[in-house]
Amino acid sequence: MSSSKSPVRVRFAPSPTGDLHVGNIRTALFDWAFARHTGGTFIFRIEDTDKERVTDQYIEAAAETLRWLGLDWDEGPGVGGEYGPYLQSERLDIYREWGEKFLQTKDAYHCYCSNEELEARREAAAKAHKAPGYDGACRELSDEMIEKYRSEGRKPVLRMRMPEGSTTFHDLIRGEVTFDHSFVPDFVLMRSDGSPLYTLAAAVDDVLMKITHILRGEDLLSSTPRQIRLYQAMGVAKESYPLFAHLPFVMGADNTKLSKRNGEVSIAWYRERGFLPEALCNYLALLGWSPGDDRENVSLEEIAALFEVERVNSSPARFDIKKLEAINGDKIRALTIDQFLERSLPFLIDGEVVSGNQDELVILKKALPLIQERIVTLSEVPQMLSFLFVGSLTLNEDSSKKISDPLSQEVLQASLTVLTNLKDWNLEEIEKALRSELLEKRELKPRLAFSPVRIAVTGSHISPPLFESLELLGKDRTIARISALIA
RNA sequence: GGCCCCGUCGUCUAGCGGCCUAGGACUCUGGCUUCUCAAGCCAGCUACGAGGGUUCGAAUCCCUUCGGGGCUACCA
Repeated sequence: MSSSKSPVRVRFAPSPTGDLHVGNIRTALFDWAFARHTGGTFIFRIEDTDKERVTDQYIEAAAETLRWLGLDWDEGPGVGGEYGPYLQSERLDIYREWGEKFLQTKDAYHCYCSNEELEARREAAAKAHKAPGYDGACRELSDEMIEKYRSEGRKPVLRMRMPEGSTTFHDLIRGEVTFDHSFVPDFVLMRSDGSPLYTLAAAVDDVLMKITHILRGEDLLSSTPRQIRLYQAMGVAKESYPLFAHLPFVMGADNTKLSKRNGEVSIAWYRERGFLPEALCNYLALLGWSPGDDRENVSLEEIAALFEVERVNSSPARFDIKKLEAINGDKIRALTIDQFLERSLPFLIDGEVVSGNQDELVILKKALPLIQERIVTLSEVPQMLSFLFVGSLTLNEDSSKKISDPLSQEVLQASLTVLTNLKDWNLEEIEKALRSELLEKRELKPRLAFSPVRIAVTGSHISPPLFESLELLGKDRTIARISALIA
């Protein structure tokens, strides 16, 4: 079916009216994976025809997010390409020319109806239970009428003429879909100020950029007949129309569109929170698609190798941060220590735990393995390791209380003595000393015995393994911290 | 309201007429392990929205119904 001889060209064309969100990225990922899987070209295009809402800042942020995720594009902002420019705001003349052409061929016409008039008629149609949408009032305007409207100072929009009949297309994910044109009213191509609307710009660009496959959100499903109408008016042969695949939605936990209310949407937020790009990609790939064979842990490369649009689900998926966290933990554990260090460092520096000097790096390389399997996101690294980099600790009320009882005090005193007398400060000696003193000699339960020491030295009852922590902290600081807490 | 899309464990999914007394993962519960927290291991809970067909046989095909979602802009 999709045996087009021409090489595959797919585009990711967001309208960056804010930071790229989870849904955008899932689409981008599938676009990218499809292009890479088929050996095709991945095009990044910016749909910024709505100048009010799209800013340069968001455009650059979108590019940065894609780069961070590893979704590299072959054509688009920053890399160029022979079908550019790739910012629609720089292609306005092209759309205007096509608009002119459609006007001449009578595929489109000027419409002078005002917003108020349109709204009134829409309401009336709704009341009469008739199909809503444009009623075609300006389809066949006489010269006098045009003259009259002009003299009233009306500025026309350019409206596409939808012929009678219906449009049927084969969606790669949903199969055959048909829309009767009686429910697809004549639609606006250009605003009265001459700027293009999405429908015009997207269709024109897809044709001009030789796009072969359009993978996009299912919210655009019902605009497909309009797009096809444009191809037709542009003189594209039917067998050369791009193929469509409408991706299912990514929704929030409450089954409504994902938004701030029911989960965090911005990719930037996940990045700041210490989620790994490979985890995000892996998780998002599992929303609406499955690698098969009960596989779930896949790299970007594997996604590209395995991805097939035909295997994409048609039903919407709920975004579940718990699963994302589980995957993120897996990905963190799969990191080498050098990678783990590299990824954690920004968080440690941001948290003002370290400044990044050589001495610190040496300690980190030893400390990081202790926490690698204990965290879910990189943002937990600073709090887990800060005790290694501060001079003295200030305990919170809760922790102080936990070590003020007689037994804890006794444990601290005994530990202090035995540790002070230690000749060699290494893991083996520390462990041996504490175990024999607290567990054997005093017959304490490990939990009771080590907890006070842990709190005294790391500041928290949750910490990396105790003996390793003491070794890394060093004898002086360990002893200072314990004695400081003996009443 | 109209048009369109969708409907398997709580969630993501496997399943494309017999391999399904429905598999995997996350979550949750219990256990093992254990210096805390994790990780790891084992076990358990829970699903084909409903009703009709077709068929020797249906989660898989058809119809109806119910439920959810999208579109219905000079947004995308």
